Amino acid sequence: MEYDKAEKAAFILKTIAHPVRLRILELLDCNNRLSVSEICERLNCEQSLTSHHLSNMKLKGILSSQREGKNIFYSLKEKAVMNIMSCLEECKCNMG
Amino acid sequence: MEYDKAEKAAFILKTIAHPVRLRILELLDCNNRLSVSEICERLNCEQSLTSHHLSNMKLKGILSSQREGKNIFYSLKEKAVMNIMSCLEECKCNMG
DNA sequence: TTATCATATGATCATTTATTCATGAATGAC
DNA sequence: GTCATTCATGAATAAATGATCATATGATAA
Repeated sequence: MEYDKAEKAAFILKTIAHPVRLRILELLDCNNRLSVSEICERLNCEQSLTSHHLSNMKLKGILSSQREGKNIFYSLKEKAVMNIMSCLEECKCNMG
Repeated sequence: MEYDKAEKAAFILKTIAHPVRLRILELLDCNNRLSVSEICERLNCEQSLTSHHLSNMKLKGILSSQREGKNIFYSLKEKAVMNIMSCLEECKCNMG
């Protein structure tokens, strides 16, 4: 594997490698789209922190958002990341 | 998903989310076992840095090592992480 | 217009991670 | 024993990331 390729792969992994972000991804995978406040409530996560995570993932191309009145709805743009999440099930038990 | 579960998943992702570490994993997946200096050469990566990455992944349960004379051979302990790497192929193209 | 709700943004600080460097420890050759 | 090789380790530093806070923006309602 060339370094460039490895960098891109690492970039994707780093983008999702955070408990809050993983939970956001799972929520959006199940719910198609959710407003920021809905996500905050469900994760019991502060508005500002949630927003930072959301815009981070949007910036990196995983999420998309669309305004509707006062709300902004986020949804999963790059659905392929969910494959990674299902792979995690397997190794989780054998580590740490 | 509960926070604990998300934390474990994120832990695994963070452990491998680095270009050098991903390349080490791929090497060990193909080669069964390699000495530190072999890994250094193939990746063109400094001994100390390589060693830090190796012991990091060993500590976290992904790799195992065994001494043989002057050499220490590392190998992939948690093979399930390779599933994650193959998932990356898919989403890489659609991002960034 | 003013107030309010929903969300974004930027600054700051704390923590974590990555890299480099110098050195230490184990092994084997001589 | 000394020396060279192979690898690990710890300190120091730099850079990236995470969390919190205060404030700004944008939309709607009153």
